Amino acid sequence: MADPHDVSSVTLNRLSLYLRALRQLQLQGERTISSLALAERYHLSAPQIRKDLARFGEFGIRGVGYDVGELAGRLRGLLGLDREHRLVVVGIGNLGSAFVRFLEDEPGSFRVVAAVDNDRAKIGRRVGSLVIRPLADLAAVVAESGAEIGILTVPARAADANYRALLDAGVSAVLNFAPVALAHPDSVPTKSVDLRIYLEELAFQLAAQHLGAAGGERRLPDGG
Amino acid sequence: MADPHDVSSVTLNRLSLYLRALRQLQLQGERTISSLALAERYHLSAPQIRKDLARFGEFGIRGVGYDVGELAGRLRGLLGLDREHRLVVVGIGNLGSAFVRFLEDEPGSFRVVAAVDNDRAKIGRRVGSLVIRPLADLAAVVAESGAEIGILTVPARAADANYRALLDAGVSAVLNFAPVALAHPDSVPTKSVDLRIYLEELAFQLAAQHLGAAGGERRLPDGG
DNA sequence: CCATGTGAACAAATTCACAGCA
DNA sequence: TGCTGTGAATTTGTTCACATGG
Repeated sequence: MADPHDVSSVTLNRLSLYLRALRQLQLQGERTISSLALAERYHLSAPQIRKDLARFGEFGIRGVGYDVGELAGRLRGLLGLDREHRLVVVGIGNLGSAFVRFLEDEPGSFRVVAAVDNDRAKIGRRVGSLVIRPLADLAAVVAESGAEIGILTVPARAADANYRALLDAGVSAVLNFAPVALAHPDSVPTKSVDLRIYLEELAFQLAAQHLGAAGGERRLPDGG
Repeated sequence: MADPHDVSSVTLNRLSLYLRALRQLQLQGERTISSLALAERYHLSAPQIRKDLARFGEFGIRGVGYDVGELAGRLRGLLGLDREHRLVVVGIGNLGSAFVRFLEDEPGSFRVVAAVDNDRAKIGRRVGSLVIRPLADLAAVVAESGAEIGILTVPARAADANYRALLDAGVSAVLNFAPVALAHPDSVPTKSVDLRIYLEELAFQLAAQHLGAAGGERRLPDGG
């Protein structure tokens, strides 16, 4: 076991995958599972599961496997999912409103507590159970609601300014869906996701496939 | 330069990032850019840009840099974005309808040509400019519309069956947003994206930060 | 026995440093 | 001179094989 700091993004994403799998196993009433069985059911790698888990402690029972409930609990704790995280969504367009409703349907450890937009037509309307507030009030909204994580779902041209507004308002982390490269301070974890890129990845693979692909293999695991 | 097959997912994603950056530079009227300038403006690594690009040909001019327009064109070609890709969206819930409208607003090389759902209440209604068709008609819908890529935005419990339905209907690639691990044939590129995982990554970093983080550093680049 | 946990071998990706060309 | 393109060095990540312990 190593110290739990500096975990790479890929490892972290695998831990989320393991947790997702374990929750399904729990629903199915499974009590224990071996790394091999877990790997087979969810198309993962057994040695990698063991390596990943062993990094954070000895969670398994030799000769048996892992206790499903206990391991799920450990992973929840590790990932910081054992408490509620409050989110503020900035930009209530297509993606922003989808995100609000999505998380209201299945909150898990994440709860959207505020929604803001700078469009006069939207302010005061509802998205899910929330009333949309003016972007100009962001700092007050964050302070009142106790929002900790900002979700940035605004057009590219507005992203930089709104990102800074989120930082100024005092959020501790940001998930950005705008297609821009944000310069972020070390103190505020910021993850950028560009949905278009996933489509482009598939487009490349279709192109490579079409171009014969004689000899060279395209090996791109589906990523979870 | 190596053959253009078997490119890793991360490399591919960086190419998309470069293309996105180049398009912005084009709009700003820039004619050429060096790897160093590109890296500085978009928080990337200059040697990595050169490595990535050199893998596919000699696109640059020594002593000068890269021609913005030409390089953008090359990358578009490489990624298979020089032709239109037709999409069918399966599951018109929050995320599905957001996706349809998002791509109608900014189509790029991707055009949504069909939307299906199995909810009687939704069938016949519109999402963007499309009329929602019954899931049962998927094969016919794909055949009529010429859809090439399936977008899976259904609840987890329906994902496996609907994924198979997409394969049976003859799509060539699938982008899956349902939180399940799909078993996919080598012949059909399939990319799974779980938005919740990004939130969990941030939750972990907040937890690690809170736990002192004395000594160990959390280094997780924001990923684009 | 059986499956975990792990050091050692291997593979992949990134960074470096500089040769080579405009 | 300045920046690309690239082999070599380094770092990071994955797989293997087996010693360890329930």
